[in-house]
Amino acid sequence: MSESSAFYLLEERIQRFIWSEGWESLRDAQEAAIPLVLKGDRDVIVAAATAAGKTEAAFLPALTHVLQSDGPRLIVYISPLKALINDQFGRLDRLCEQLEIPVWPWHGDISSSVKARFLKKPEGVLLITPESLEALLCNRGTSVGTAFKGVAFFVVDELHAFIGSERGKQLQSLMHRVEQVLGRTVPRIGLSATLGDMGLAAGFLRPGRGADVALVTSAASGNDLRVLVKGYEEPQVVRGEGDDAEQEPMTPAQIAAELFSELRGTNNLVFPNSRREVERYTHLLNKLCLDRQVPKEFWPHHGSLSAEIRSETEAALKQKEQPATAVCTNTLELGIDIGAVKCVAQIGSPPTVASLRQRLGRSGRRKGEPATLRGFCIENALGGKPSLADELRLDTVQMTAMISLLIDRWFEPPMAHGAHLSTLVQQMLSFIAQNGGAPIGQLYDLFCAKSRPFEGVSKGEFVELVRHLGQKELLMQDSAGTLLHGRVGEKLVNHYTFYAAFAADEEFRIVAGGKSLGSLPVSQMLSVGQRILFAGRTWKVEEVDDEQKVIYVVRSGGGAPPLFSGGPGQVHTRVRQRMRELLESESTPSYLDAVARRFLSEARANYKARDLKNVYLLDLGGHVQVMTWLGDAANEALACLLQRLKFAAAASGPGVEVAKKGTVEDLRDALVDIGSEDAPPLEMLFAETKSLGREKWDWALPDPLLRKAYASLHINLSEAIAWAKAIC
DNA sequence: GACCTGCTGCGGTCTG
Repeated sequence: MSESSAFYLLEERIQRFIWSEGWESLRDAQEAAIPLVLKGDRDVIVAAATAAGKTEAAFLPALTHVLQSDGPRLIVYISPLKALINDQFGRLDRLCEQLEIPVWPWHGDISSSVKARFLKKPEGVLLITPESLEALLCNRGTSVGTAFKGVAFFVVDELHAFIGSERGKQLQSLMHRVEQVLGRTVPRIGLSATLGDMGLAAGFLRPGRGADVALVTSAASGNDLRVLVKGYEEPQVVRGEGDDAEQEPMTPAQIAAELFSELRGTNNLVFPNSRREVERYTHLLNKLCLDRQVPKEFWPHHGSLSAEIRSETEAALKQKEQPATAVCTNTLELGIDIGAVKCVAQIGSPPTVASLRQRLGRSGRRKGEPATLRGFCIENALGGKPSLADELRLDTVQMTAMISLLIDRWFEPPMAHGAHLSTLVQQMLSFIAQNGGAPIGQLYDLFCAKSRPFEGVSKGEFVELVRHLGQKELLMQDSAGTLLHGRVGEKLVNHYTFYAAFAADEEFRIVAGGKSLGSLPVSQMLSVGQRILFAGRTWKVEEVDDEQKVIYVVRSGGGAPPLFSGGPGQVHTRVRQRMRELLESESTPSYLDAVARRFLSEARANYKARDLKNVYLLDLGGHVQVMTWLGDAANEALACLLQRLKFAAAASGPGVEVAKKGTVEDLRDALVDIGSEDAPPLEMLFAETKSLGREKWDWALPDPLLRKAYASLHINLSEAIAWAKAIC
């Protein structure tokens, strides 16, 4: 500690705690963050890899500040996960006990007596979720000022998990509303995984004043990376007459066998990209354990499994006696403590480079040990009439492109530009609940004026919004002009589901022998007698209770993995460009095995045969494929621009699929027109497009605002038009 | 052709 200057800035009892823990030195992020946070007069982002001591980087100086000041005595920590609050409570409470500072966990599973005790003396450290904070503002409007009077800091954990979502917009609004009640700003400390563009994260943490946010980025570079990508070819299915039962694919069993022999005996994470595949692989892997008569060591983890089954998997990873591998979705991407793993297996191309990077952060955390990535690419055997995606081996090319971008240290910037006007509706209703009513001008200034969370909505648009919410009976106006809840608004605000800013599917609970296994979306209707794979085991449906939304199952052999609901992901333009560079290059990455190499050379041969370096319109018989090699948002913009010219067009993979109409030349002319004109206004762009609603309150928005909200997230017009300009 | 997150107040019944 002798070399650390920051250490001596900390309060004496905190110094003693650090000595007694036996820490040899402070991490670089802590060293840098301590003097910045300590003064308590500015916003700070601490960005570092998992387990680099971010929590301490915020709390050691924040607690010092609180202990040394006679004024404010409260730190509000906001987390996206209840599990993280429970983890942090254990860690912080040990330190704070010695400092005689109380720590208060507050979320849906915490008893109301704990909450009441905090409100009686609101001091110390409050650990809370955005939803619980929403409920607090909504239901205890009159005591918000007293409860938060002493707040010295907001600490936002896993900041990157909030950016780009309805929930992130809600978080910005909640912090702003507390500051508005207090009549002062409260320093915000954001803890985040390293993000490509820290400026975007800073603008998210403090809208309008991102430039003033201090940035601390850990210099500790990651360990070396070891990569191996294997190709697997799915043979063509030969179908008999009238044989329309879905064939089980062949390759998963081969991949499972490979994983079994490579991973057994160590701790690992396997990411097969969907809950359905998690079920498939967990079952295949544990069947291999059973066949070889060895203890089961593969555990499932995804969001539809019950909390009990998930914590079994987490406990299996944490304990040191038996090796354990989790087969999981991105539930294990966030900061829940699961210890270090030897290897990360990725089956199929990951959703984004950022997520691949986050997943790899779980591997090679011991000194000198490299992070290890084993990729698996599945492609269909060519023959007959292969699809363009098969011909170009797009999954293999995308996986390779993403790994090469990862090695170049590039990853997608955070999506900080979404308008999330759905959340504006929720926040207006909540603010009215908090204050018993509000004049329209006050609402506009609070939410939409400069540097506010919903800046960019004009006064005219806001008046139109209020009128529309009146029509939907969400709002009404009293004789003095004050806005109040309408009949429907009153009902919705007074239900507990109001506090979450995001929408959730209705679900059936799956119960076996009185124990809850998890849940399935109602869209996936199961019938009595059906066999399913769930929680890594096979079951038979015994009873379906439509009223209570419960499905009762018993153990049984056989069964297919169920379908879960979900929407499409978004591929960034940079990824598609790198895919194209790979297809035009001659060199082959050394980490590809023989089959993956063959896939890549087949893709290159077909790319060349179709002359895709020069040709951007492919006549595929029934339709024409426009090969833009742009990201999904730009392709969707181009599809809308074509729809406006009466083409039936839809974004599809690396381009846009257009139904045949006239000649290919007509389409070329249309693209030339698109490239030579300015972007049309949104009401013209979406004239042919219906159902733009995606977020929870989108149904309540007037059309112009709905179009604006949708475009801000899903449409990249400038890239699409620039592309059309360039091909002319 | 995806994934994830979260939730109050109150009235009823039971126990010591």
